[in-house]
Amino acid sequence: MGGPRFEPVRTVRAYERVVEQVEEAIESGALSPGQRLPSERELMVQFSVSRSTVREALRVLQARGLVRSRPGDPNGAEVLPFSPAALHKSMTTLARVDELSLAELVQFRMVLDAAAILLAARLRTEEQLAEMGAAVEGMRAAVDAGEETFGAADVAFHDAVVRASGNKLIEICTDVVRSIVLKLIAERIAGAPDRRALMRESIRHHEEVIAAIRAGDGPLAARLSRKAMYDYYAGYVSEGERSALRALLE
Amino acid sequence: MGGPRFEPVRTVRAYERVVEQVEEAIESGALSPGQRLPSERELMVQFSVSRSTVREALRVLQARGLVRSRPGDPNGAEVLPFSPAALHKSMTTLARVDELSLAELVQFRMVLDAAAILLAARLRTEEQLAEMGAAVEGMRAAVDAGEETFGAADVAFHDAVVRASGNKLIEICTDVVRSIVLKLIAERIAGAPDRRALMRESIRHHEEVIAAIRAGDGPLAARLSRKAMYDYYAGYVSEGERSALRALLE
DNA sequence: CTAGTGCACTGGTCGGACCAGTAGGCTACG
DNA sequence: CGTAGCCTACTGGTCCGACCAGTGCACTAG
Repeated sequence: MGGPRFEPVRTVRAYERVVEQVEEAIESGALSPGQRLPSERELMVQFSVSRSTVREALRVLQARGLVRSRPGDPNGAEVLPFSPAALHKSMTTLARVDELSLAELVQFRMVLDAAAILLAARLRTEEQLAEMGAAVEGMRAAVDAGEETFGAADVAFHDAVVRASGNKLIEICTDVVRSIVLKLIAERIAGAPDRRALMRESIRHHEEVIAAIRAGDGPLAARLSRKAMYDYYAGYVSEGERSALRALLE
Repeated sequence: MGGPRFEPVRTVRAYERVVEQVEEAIESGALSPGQRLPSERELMVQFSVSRSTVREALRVLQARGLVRSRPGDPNGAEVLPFSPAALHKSMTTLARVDELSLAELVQFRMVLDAAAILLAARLRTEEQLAEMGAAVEGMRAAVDAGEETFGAADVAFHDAVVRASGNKLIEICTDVVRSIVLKLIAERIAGAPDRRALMRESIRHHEEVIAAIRAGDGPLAARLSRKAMYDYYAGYVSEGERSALRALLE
């Protein structure tokens, strides 16, 4: 006892070392978005590994959304600006594997949206307020234009809100979760009866939210938004799950 | 016009097809965690592709956290139970690339934690309440045991809360964001002066939160928790960012 | 019955080869 | 002289065959 404490040697694969180095270069800013990596054949020289190893590393980096390669491109792989695509992918997997229920996703949206609105009520500029108003105007014009157009206008509104919140993480997560929710209920919406009444009510809710944001009453705006989202999605979840959603309505 | 509308042909790589098929099998439940994929040599026969292609596909699946392979294993790659590791990775990248500031992360934690507490106040069982109490007891015992032990007890408390909230997405995101925040401020904490006073105050805050949860007063518990987190982290962010955090304190 | 040894697999890595693309320079035509 | 079109030198995508260091299991020798 008291001797040297040996640590288990973890064998690290060659392609992982390559991934680490490139990742480090990107995250440290030595490689910025738009720049090109050397060609695969050049990389295999620099790293002293075979092309297979280089390619496996590139596949990993690509799966993480850091680079993109295109056949025939005289330059090497392109370093991408960050995109929440990877985040989106893993969260989608989560939902697909049935680890997540629709109710949990909607609940999460209620939380994020309410938070964004609370922040937006404090931090919004006049321009952002105008954007929100324009989006609601778009919703009004889209009532008869079909589900898809209406949905796009609705997304525009919530986008304006989260941007006004000033929190990019909320923005990204909202975006990811929203698209998953929309995908999950897309077929149910398609088969639903005339939803124009629901749309008009949704517009009214949005207007109330804007008014509260304009007035700077964040808590009220957040409460209204939670209620609006609950009303909009309650029909898609079971009664047991609905009660969990209602827990957010205080 | 009016003729057939052709879509741009997107060339799909062989390894992507392999990824898709395996992914589909996992997400549909045809392959469940713990099961093994065929060996790479067997896969190249089944998919009619070369081993390089199979391996690139496996690298992608591995990067997404769906499978793991080990050299020498007589069986093929192992299908993994879902883990937020991939989610964690992409969110960490986000933070590293400096897309996210510490303040945004803390703000996000405030939002998630408050939401979890709001839900927990409604849905918690007596056992979960006891867990929270035990965790705070652990914090009290750890005041003199150093930052690390205290932090672990603190994590245990918040874990108990998010579990009681019944929302796995909140649970996962809390876990991911918390570890990133802790990592970001680890060095600053290490260099800080005696933090025992801060710890004792934190304990008092936690006790108040538990009391509010026990009383079923979700809004109060959430408000207390936001305040507690603000007090705990305010010292690590600039004044401008602090004001954004305060926007959540209503 | 057990301890030890092979063997038949596994994944990790390497090297070379070919193909289909792309971009940019070069040539030949107007 | 300008431009349309070809040519070439690359790129990434895929395939093949080979070798190595591990691992688990059956078989064997004690």
